[in-house]
Amino acid sequence: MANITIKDIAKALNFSVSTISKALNNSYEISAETRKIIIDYANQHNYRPNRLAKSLKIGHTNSIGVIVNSFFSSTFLAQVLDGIHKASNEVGCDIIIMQSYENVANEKACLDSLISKGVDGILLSPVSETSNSDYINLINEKHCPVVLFDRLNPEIKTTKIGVNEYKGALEATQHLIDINRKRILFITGDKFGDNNQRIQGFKKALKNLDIPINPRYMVFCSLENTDEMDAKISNSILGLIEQNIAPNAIFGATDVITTRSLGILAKLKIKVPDEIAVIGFANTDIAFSLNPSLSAIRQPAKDMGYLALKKLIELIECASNTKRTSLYETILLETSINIRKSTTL
Amino acid sequence: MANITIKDIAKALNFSVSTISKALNNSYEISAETRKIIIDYANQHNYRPNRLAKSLKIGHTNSIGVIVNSFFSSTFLAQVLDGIHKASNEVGCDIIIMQSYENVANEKACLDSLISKGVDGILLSPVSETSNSDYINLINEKHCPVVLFDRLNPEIKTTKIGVNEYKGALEATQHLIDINRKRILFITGDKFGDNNQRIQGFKKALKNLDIPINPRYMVFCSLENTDEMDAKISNSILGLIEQNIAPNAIFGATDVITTRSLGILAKLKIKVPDEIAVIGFANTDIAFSLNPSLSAIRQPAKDMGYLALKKLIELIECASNTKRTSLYETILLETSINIRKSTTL
DNA sequence: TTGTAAGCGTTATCAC
DNA sequence: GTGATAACGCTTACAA
Repeated sequence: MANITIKDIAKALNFSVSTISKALNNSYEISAETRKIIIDYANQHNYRPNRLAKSLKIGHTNSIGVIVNSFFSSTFLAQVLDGIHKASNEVGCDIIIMQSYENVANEKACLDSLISKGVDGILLSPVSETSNSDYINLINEKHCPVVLFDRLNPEIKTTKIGVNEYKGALEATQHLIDINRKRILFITGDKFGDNNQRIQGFKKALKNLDIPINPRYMVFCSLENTDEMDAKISNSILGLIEQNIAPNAIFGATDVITTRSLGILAKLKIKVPDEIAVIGFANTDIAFSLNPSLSAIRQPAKDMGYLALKKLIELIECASNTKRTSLYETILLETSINIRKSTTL
Repeated sequence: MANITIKDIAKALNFSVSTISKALNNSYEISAETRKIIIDYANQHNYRPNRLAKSLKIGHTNSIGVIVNSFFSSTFLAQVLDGIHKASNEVGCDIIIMQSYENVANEKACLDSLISKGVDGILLSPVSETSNSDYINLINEKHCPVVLFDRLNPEIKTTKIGVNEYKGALEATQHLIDINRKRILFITGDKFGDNNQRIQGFKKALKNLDIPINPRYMVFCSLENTDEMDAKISNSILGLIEQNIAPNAIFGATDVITTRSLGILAKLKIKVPDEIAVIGFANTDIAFSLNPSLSAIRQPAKDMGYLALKKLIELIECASNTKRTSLYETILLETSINIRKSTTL
């Protein structure tokens, strides 16, 4: 079960432990000849340095921790992780992914676990926009840099990489108005705060044109349970139709909401886009495969992950704490809008 | 930057290091009184045990490594990872996920990296069905248990958890024949071997009813590049139509193939299922949202991940190597078939 | 009930 | 150019 160690090599080759260590680390102190002997032996016997021991000694692990809600929940997060992974390959560090499952206590446990493992830095998409703020600030100051991504807790003083959701939502809504669809059903999650930027962007677009905001056109549905979500969406639409104020467009605030809305409309035999146009935030490649193909606001998920890790590395490499705080910045990446058939009249 | 250590607590509280250690581990040797003092102090000062040091000492890490192709590629893998995660929560171990990106050298690097980190066991979905076989056998014998999932390399002697793809494909094909669709276009990846169980199952269903296997109805397309994939699928269909041997059904061998086929048919204005029925392997929840909703063979992805980890833990906990080999088993989980509108006439 | 000391596999300082 | 040795933070006999 045991791996071969430096000590084993030393014994076998009749060198001292320190000679082996230096040779394996290509130290200039060791002659080319003995270095070769040692390295050959190591390769032949599948020597793999024990990183626990190494990290314990040198004081860092060359690994960074990533905490997300749950990466099984959406292709969006998968793309963010892809970007993180790409950056980690470039800088040559490992990543350890943990999931908070939208739970504040879990989030704290993840943080502790990562610190116990000695990560050099942490990439965090917080559970909520105010969770564990003090604790995270403490960690960032005393232990290792923490960089926030996607969800940007304003109480945390550090570098944050997010998306300009406000502008994305505004543009999408504007697009619907442009094609003369003004009775827009806005569907979002029931746990988003009211200052959510997607809601704000939506409202702003209406306000710009003095279109009144009708609360009956705002629906807040469960994000965890798709059955509940479907029921809520379906009932909202049917209810409005009954009252003779049927919407002629739907704006979905998330990936799942948007794609499922399309499925529900098909089931209800409501024609898209003829009767109801559909647009929404969606990072899935499947937007293309849907029928009709789905117009969508795409978030630069991969870029976000990539940038977040790069910025974290900068903070890690910046030795002095005082200088570090001057590096803190908040970056909002721009979304892009893809017009497809679901909003093409 | 530094965490508080046992030594710090010892100094502050005027106890010895070992007393602190024992108290923190709830040893019966320590009086309730001093234990309380120590634990309170530790909590107040956010003491977090250094797991590097602990693991180095005790010889195991309570963590297991997982190597997959690339979990961004499909919801299938995300579901497998979800199952692994669920099981890891139950047994109380951490998981470290690595990606081989379908590359044999990468796979070896992942294995080495995991062993360097001292994982207690490895869960592996091999790059190909013959990659690194000797090396993996060596690791499994000398270092830590390796359990295979999804892709089952026959050359590796260990526990393997897979899916009965053969039966799944057979049933799906049978279903198409049952609805009287016998000109079935089988679309699969160009890198699957010929003894791939999905192909075999498909062929067997035809054979059972003496339906000849027409090679023009077998298309092998790129899985990496969706543009190439789309072109290949599109051209195949159009070519057959031109020759007046248009298929009246499509069987897609993967998630992506199946959903994209639906998109392509919509684009070509070919009616589904009226002109061409569609079924395929697909683990995406979006099957429901598609229009028409997609009939699919679903693999028990989450169960597979869950079971794989549980079996790995069994192997880890089985101390003696000789007894361990007697635990090796190969489990093939059954698929389920969901008939939806894309094959409902 | 508490303390001493050795050792896990490295690296790094210093001596030879 | 090579070798002793201490130290990283922890656990664990064994001693007191």
